[in-house]
This record gives sequence, C-alpha cells and structure tokens, in this order.
Amino acid sequence: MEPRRKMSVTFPVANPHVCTPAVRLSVLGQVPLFTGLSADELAQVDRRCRAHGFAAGEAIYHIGDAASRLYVVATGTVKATRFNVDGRETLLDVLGPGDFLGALPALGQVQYTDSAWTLTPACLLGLDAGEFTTIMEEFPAVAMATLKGVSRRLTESQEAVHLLSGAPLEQRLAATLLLLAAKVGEPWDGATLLQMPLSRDNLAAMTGAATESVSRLLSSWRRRGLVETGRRWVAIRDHAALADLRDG
Amino acid sequence: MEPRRKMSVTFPVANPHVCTPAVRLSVLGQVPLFTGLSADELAQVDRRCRAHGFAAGEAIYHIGDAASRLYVVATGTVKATRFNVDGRETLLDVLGPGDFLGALPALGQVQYTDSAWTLTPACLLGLDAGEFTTIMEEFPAVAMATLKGVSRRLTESQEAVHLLSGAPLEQRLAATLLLLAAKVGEPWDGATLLQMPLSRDNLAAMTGAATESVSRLLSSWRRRGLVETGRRWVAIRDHAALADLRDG
DNA sequence: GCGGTTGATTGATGTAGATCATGGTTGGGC
DNA sequence: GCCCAACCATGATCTACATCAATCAACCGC
Repeated sequence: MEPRRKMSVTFPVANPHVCTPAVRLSVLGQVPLFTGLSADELAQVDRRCRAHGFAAGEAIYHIGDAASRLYVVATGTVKATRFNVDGRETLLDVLGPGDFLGALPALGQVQYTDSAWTLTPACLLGLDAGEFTTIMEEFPAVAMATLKGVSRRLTESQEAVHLLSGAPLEQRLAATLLLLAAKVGEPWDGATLLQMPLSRDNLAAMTGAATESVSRLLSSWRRRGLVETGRRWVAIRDHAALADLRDG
Repeated sequence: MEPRRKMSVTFPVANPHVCTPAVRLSVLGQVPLFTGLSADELAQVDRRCRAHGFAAGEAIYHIGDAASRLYVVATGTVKATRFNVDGRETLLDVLGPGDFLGALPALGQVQYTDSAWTLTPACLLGLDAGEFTTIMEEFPAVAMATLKGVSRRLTESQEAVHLLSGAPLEQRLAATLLLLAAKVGEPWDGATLLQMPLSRDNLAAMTGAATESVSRLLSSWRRRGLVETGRRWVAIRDHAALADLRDG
C-alpha cells in the first residue's frame, strides 16, 4: 500500500469571548433567519440574545430537557444527535455558522427532541423561547425564514430516510460526503476539504453503519483516488465519481 | 397453525362530489392549519381553494414536478413516497383528514420533493402556492400553525432516521405500528384497528424492509397474540408488548 | 358461484455488513 | 521528546435480513 499523505488539519479556535457586540451584529446580519431585517431591527434582536461560549466536545443541551432556547451558531460546528438505550448514536445533522438549532415550546415542542454537542470550540447566540416567539410575531419575515429553514431540513431528513431504507452503504456514504461538501467544503490543494473534524465514527453515526465499514470503504476510495483522508478529516478528490456511486 | 380470523375491512368511499361547500367549510374548521380563524376568515380561505376528487391508488403529484400547490386532506388517506432509480419505494408518511401535503415555492421548494398517492378514494382541497402565501401573510396564526406542523414532521422524520440507523426490524416495525395506531387507530373488538388499507408491502416500504420479512414478523406476532392481521389490514391486540419490543 | 389477479405465507439459500480481534498511527499533554 | 489515549486499518467470523421460489388465500368482476 502506498503511504498515506499525512497532514494535520487545525480548525479555528473560537474564543468564547470573541462574541463581542460588533461580531454579534455582523453574525446576525448574515444569518438566514434574520435576512431582510434592517440594522435597527437586528439591533433589537441582538439585545434579546445572549452569547454562550463552548469548548470542543461540550454538550449544549440534552434530549428530553425542557425546551427553553433556540440557538444560532455564530462560530464553530455543532452536531445534533439522538441516542438509544444501549448507547448507539445517530448523528442527525451538522450545523455551522448561521444555522439554528434547539426547540420552541410555542411550536408544541415541550422538550428537546435531540441532543446537541460542539465538534469544535464554538460560540452560540441563545434566544429564550418566548423572545423568539415575540420576534416572529413582530417580524413576519423571520417566521417565514424559520419555516423555510425547517422545511429544508425536513426534505433533507426525508432524503436520509429514503437512503437508509435499503440503499447500500456505498450510496449512503457517498451521499453524506457530497452533502457535507456542499455545506462545509472548501477548496484545498485541488480537492474539496470538509472543513470540520470528521472521524470515521461520526460518518458511521451519520450513515447508520459500523465504524469499521466506513473505514474500509474510505480506504478503498482512497486507493482509487476518489478521496483523501486522515485522522479526523476527509477531502473529496473526485466529485463526479462519488456522485455516480451515490446515484447507484 | 390455528386458522386466521377472516374478515373484510371496508373503508369509507369518498365520493369526489361529496365536497360540497358545507362539507368544505366544516373540514376547514377542523384543520389544525386553520385553527383560530373565525367563520368569516375560514370562508375567505374556502373561496381560495378548490376540491379535487381522487379514486383509490391515484397519483396526486409526482416528485420533481413544479411545486404549485398545497393540499389539505378532507377525506380519505394519502401516502407520500420517494422512489429510487430501480423502483424501490420508500413510504415517508401517511396523511389523513386534516393533514396537509405538497410544497411551496415561497419556502424555496421549487419542485415537489416526494410523490403523493391516494390509498383510498379521497377528497383534497388544493390551494395554489401564491394563495397560501397570501393567507399566511394575512393571518400570522396560519403561518405559526404551518411551522408547528412542519416541525412536528421533522421530529418524526428524525425519529425514523434514528430507527433506520441500526435498530433491528422488530423495533422499527413495532414503532411504525404504534405510530399508525396513534394516528389512525380506532377501537374494534377489544383491539385497535388501523383504519386504513395497509399491505405488507406498505409496511415494508415504511420500515425499510422486504415484504417477506414484514410478513414473517407479523405472523410471529399473530401467533403470540400481539396483533391480528388480514389482507391489507392490521389490528393491535397488545400495545404494551409492542411498546416493549419498540424500546428494545 | 367461478376464475383470475393480487396479496400473503413459508421455506431455502445467499450476502452485505456487523462484530470481534489485533496491531499500527497520530497528536496532544507534560 | 516521550507517553498515552484516541483514532484508524484490516482480517476473520457471524448473522439478520434480502432474495429466490413455490403455494395458498382472499377479493373482484362477471
């Protein structure tokens, strides 16, 4: 076997204290949830939310907790997961800057329906449930943007259901990598590096597979030149080939 | 093997022409989407929608079609599905009276992301995308109710993802039956009859399994007295036992 | 009532991928 | 610079479930 390329990927460390008022406003201005609000209105929103700093691998909230907050990711990446009784973890979603997560009692969600953990150090803006409801009532555009965001996620989730219902692992993993590439991919040395810490375990939890199966498949793809991999990172070399695998 | 109880279940036949103005208004008044609207406002909504009658097994719309309408089920049951290239079908959701389906360009959905077929004869109220957007803008309560409905479905879909990611078929099928019981179950001879035509095929498409596997499992449960089954129907005799199976 | 079609059952066999086991590699902490 | 814990690779084995195959039962239209 030819020697694997070795490299280390480091991710920007978000100092919790980096969420200065100026940064907060700039972040809020780029959040899909709040597009269309004037600077003045954004300031109103900003006044109502509070920045929370997290280290890598910290819990943000747990499934079953009373749903009290909606969070917006300012910096860093976050995973939304579900566990079952014997510890099996399913990774439902990966959230990056601008994405929202959490739950809202006003939408009938009494408890969080998933758990959220940081993958990197992260800074989140938290809005109390009541506050967000008020904002939606005050600014219908925010309600629409929320609806849009939730709808898009429902579609994505249904696509995942479809893939998990019988598609071979090869298709599921290819689909997952391409989806992540679209979400957090960035050019790097002629390939697309997934700019987030991504272990074989994480990919297994996303595709409903065993860690070893993911490892084997990635090895095979690496030998064929489709991807490049390392400790907790993956880069895509051949999009077209992966797309072919995804579509059967 | 002891002889199976035989019975035939017939489902109410919705005559397309049954959607008289009076029926339409009464249906609209009970739709979660439009709760909180006054009779007068409901009449406004009613004026904007059009009734469509369908026979059993008819297509309502196809995945990939330009997303032009939102439908509300007045009578009958409908399935939302996805297909892959080689004909494998995944049943994403089952919709009954009061549920909505379709897609909205205003939410960024240019095309339908699933296909919809009637399971029984059905009557649907269709709203043009633009109309519904107008209604949401005019009545913020409708926008909230929509958001609530989509959020609930997202949670359900994520639960499905979690189950499909590694839970054995036994758990998936038990979970599906209990979910359906909560949705369309009704008391019948001491058990809970799922009041909709439900083939082994349908259950397989819902749980990501082969028809034969579903058949085998139901047979085993029937022998143990947990369920009662027949041609295109299932009734639950022992909720608690199924709940145990679902939770591992 | 009768025949054909669709749906359901049950058995035999095959396989994708889980699980178990082991050793190699990497990088962070001191 | 060394150590250790986390991460990764790869082989051997096992199993849940798909697939293939053959009846059998129920309903529909005539």
